[in-house]
Amino acid sequence: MARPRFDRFPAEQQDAVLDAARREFVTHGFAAASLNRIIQAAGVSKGTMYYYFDGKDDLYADVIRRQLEHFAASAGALPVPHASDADEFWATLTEYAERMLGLLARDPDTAALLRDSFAGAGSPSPSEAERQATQATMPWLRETMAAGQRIGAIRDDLPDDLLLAVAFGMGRALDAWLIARPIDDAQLPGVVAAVLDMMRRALRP
Amino acid sequence: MARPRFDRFPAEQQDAVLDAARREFVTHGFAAASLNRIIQAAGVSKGTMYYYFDGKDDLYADVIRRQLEHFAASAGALPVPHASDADEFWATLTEYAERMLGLLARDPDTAALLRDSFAGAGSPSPSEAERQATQATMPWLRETMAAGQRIGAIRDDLPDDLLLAVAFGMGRALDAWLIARPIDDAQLPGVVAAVLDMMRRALRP
DNA sequence: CTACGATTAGACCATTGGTCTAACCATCGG
DNA sequence: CCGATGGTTAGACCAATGGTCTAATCGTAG
Repeated sequence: MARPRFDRFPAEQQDAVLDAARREFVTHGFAAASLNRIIQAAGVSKGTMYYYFDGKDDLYADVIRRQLEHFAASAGALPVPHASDADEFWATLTEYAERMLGLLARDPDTAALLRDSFAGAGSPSPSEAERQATQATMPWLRETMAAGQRIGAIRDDLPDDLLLAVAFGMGRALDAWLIARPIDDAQLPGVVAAVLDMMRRALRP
Repeated sequence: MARPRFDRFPAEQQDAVLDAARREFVTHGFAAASLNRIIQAAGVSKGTMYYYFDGKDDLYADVIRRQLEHFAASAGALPVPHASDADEFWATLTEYAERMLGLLARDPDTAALLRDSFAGAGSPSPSEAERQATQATMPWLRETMAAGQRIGAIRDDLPDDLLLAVAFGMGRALDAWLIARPIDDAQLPGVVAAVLDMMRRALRP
């Protein structure tokens, strides 16, 4: 994450750096992004860049963090469902998924960044950016699953981690499928509902 | 893939290059692997390397291809299940999955390579290596799914691609979970069976 | 006014994947 | 046996990369 002193960097230049970085990471992904190009586009010297950030990874992690915050804000509150039966529980989750995927479809920058940062998921040593993204989601997921188990919507005969991983894998599959085959708004709910129903079947007690 | 003339390269040096490349890709992954280190370790000049391979990507794709062949050979024949009922169908698939995961656990080099080459799956422009790996598996998966549908073990009310993606996502989740939490041979079948059962529930008509 | 700490610019570094040229060497035609 | 041809090789070279370092600049406190 950016050094604390970055806060004292003139706001205008903060934006210049962060905007340039976001554009570069969005269009090239982390691996192919060029720090030199970012520096040039931001109109900032290399010394300055390294004075405020630890390096490319650090800058990337910061961009991801900000983008996650931005996305979370635009998504609004997604309270852990406190449903009383499985139907209601899964209906809520399906609605959530539809909303998120709709937002991602309408916010390609965020989508590209998040997908890029999740691409290396499962690597032996997750990047700071990936850690950010995971840590922002995991507690919510855990609580939601616990809630589902409490009302008997989700099985509890298997390790939580395994259930979570499987559900997560299905979610990623849905996302990947939607990217590969852009679909119009009318069809989206159907596909989302179908996959969420598969999730429900897989996780049912 | 390696240039055809690579066949005429002295076998000893072929091995030197391929071994060095495999070691490098296994220990660092594609992105962090250094072609210069490979060249040095193989005792071959840069000119020679580029005379036989198109570049880093090409060498990587070739290593992956060879590793896939090696793995396929060690796995033995995995015929598309021609079961008569769903129980038999899924029992066969479960047995396959157990076998493959057991092999991967016992062959860390192959496992590391395949995981690395699949890491960027879903990228806009899949690497040649990923294309290799996908192309080697997809026909089998499609046929297996078709067979499952024929005997009523798998639903056919959704696009094949979507079902395949979801199943694949669950498979990857299983694999990732097993990496993160190394498990002894006694427990493996239980976990595999559990996930395959979840797959079955999700894909049941 | 001085001195000090924060800030900045950009030269510089090793390393990267990739290109290119000059030499080498075996084979073949004469 | 000579010379030319074409496959092969070594490694200098290139632009670009992420990262380091030093010297200068700036603002402010004493």
